Amino acid sequence: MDADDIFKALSDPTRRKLLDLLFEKNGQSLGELCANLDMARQSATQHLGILEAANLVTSVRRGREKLHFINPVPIHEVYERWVRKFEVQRLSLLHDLKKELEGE
Amino acid sequence: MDADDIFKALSDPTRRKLLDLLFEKNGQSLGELCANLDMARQSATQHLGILEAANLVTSVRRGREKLHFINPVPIHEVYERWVRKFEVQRLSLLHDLKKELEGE
DNA sequence: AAGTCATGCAGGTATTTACCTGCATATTAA
DNA sequence: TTAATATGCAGGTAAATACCTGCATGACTT
Repeated sequence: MDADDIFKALSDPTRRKLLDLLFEKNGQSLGELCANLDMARQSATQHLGILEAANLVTSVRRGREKLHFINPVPIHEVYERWVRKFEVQRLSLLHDLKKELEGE
Repeated sequence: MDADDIFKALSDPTRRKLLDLLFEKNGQSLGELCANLDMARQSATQHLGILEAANLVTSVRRGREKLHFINPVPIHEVYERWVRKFEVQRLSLLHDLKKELEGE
């Protein structure tokens, strides 16, 4: 997994909105997604390309349409590497700070 | 929470390394962190500023040093909003794609 | 008080990013 | 086959980003 690509992809509100749109209805076409975005189609294409490069979205061509599907695997990997690790020590880390603020 | 700030902060390898360094040893000073980074101190300062703006790191001044602490709360919020949601439907989404690829 | 050490602030540059317009291609419909 | 529809590709620009250098400030040490 490339954490850089995944986090960069998630760091834009338009791309997170695209994921939310696909979450509501998976398999939407480019045009369908564009209708909800308030920007030129080409811009949306670019955003979807970034999501695909990060492997967060997979697309399939059907006739003249391109259908888009969420791939939840990279998000799971991000969770394993970046979230769970911090979750475990959540309380003890806060405890470190508290101690420091209290003057050792 | 500002998802934009949090994801942008996490989207840079230097900043993720800073979090890893703080995870290993919480409460390090700027100079201490710099020693592990291979870039000018000013650049590291900037990265730490971004982590602080995203509330992923909190700093405390002690004498002439600035000590840095991980704040795990925003990561937890990201998990709640962006990861858990996708985790739940992980299998069913894969199922959608499989069906589509098989031609409905 | 003078010197050293840790950090802050101002600004400058090259690259990346997020938009756009315009034109080309490929598929379905009439 | 002609028209309409859905998407792809080639650029172009303004803003954001990730670095840097140089100088200033503030805190311990002697």
